Amino acid sequence: MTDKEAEAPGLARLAALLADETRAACLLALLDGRAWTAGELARHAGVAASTLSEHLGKLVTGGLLAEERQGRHRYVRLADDRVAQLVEDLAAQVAPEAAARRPRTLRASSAGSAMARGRTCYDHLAGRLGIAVTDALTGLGLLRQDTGFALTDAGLGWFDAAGIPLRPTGRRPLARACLDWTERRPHLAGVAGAALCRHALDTGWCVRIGSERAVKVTPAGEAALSELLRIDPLALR
Amino acid sequence: MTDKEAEAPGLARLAALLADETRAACLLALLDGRAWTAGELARHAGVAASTLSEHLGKLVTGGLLAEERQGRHRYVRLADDRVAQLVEDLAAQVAPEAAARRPRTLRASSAGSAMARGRTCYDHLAGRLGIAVTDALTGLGLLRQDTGFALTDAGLGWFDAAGIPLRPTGRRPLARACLDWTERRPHLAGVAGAALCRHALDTGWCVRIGSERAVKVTPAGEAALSELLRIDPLALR
DNA sequence: GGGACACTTCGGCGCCCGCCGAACCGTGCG
DNA sequence: CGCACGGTTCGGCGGGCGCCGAAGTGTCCC
Repeated sequence: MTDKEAEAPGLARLAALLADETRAACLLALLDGRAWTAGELARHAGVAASTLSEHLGKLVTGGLLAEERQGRHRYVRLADDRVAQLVEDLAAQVAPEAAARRPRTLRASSAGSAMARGRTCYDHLAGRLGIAVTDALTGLGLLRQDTGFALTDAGLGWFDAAGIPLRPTGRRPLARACLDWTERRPHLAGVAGAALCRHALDTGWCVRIGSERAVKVTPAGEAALSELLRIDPLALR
Repeated sequence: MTDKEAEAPGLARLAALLADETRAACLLALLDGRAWTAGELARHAGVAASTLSEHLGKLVTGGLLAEERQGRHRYVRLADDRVAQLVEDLAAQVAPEAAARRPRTLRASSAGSAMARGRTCYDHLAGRLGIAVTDALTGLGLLRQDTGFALTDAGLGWFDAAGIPLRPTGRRPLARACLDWTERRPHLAGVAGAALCRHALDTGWCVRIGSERAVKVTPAGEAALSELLRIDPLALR
């Protein structure tokens, strides 16, 4: 009771940080897991540099962003994966109504469909690619979704055999479900999701398209995913 | 990209609903999973009835609350478990700073410590009781946390043997980790967490203290938890 | 029917906050 | 050295929103 009372102001203050459209646009952009400069974000959000500077100040002091100053640039990124998860969760909560509002005819727009095919979500794979990988892991008995969301012992072996080390960190879970907000289905996040995504980018299974979050599977990636996870290459196109 | 752009206003609007201290207090109060009347919430939050009426209107049209009108009363409750999860997540995110701000000497205050011992979190057990149950399930190999968060086959058998049916619903996960914001550790939520909590209250393993979220383990509950999960009764006091 | 009660609507007040442009500061480059 | 450029600070403007009290609506109970 006393605890609960004390939580309300904090919760409101945290939510207030997210309750501005400009700041929300920044956080969503930063979901790509990379560091952006203040100027890039200002152009992205369509506001004056001075305005965005104030927003960044609030987000940083609020603990949502971490900053790194290099020369005359100010780079910001999401403070940690907890913040990323929070933004993802909120975005997923909003998705149903957003999807209903979205005109059907635009579903095939090129930029949108590239994002729908495959993208990164902070530091793991999302979109149809992310779903396909998650489904494949589940189908092969490497990941269990029927009783929660966790790798199996066979799953641990698969990561080991594939040469993808899973280093457990402080309290980030090894496997976690992240609700994809175009596919409306859970996909693999957590330490394993991040390691798999990093491996996929490092070994050239997929490459980033431009400077956006969208990713494309390479021929080498199709072969690897087909061999290791029995994923039909056609399902990714 | 186009999707992301469209998400920002929605995310901001959702966050704005949570960004008011009065509304936050209401949502936290409603985490007990029960329906409150408008008047109760107004007194709880310390604002005029007219003010709270407007807040309820926003929360209902925003989809966070469901309402039920009975006679001259307006009952509201959280719309669904997704909303409850969202509020829990936000509260957990805020907890670290709130805990740091909290004076040490008050830790043993009676109301607070009753809440810390055991409480319900929307529809599952939390507090030290929730942690103890989760730890016991894990220690007995019924719940796996090392590779994610999921029941094991033995765990499914345990629920069955204990006479606690697990009815899988639409897309709510069977087991989910909910981060406790007094204990700072994950405890069992999801379908299994809710079923266990309901069973505990139905069979008298624990009872609610007053009209708050705090719960107390009964002697019968101590015996049952000791027998079924090898929980030391002393750990719950 | 009348009165108490729960809730809602409305008008008005005051505050907060996001926005911009202009001035300012520091870095990097020619 | 000096200019260009990224970022910050400040003043001022405008809109939005939470709050209240008073008046209104509907329900229950005597």
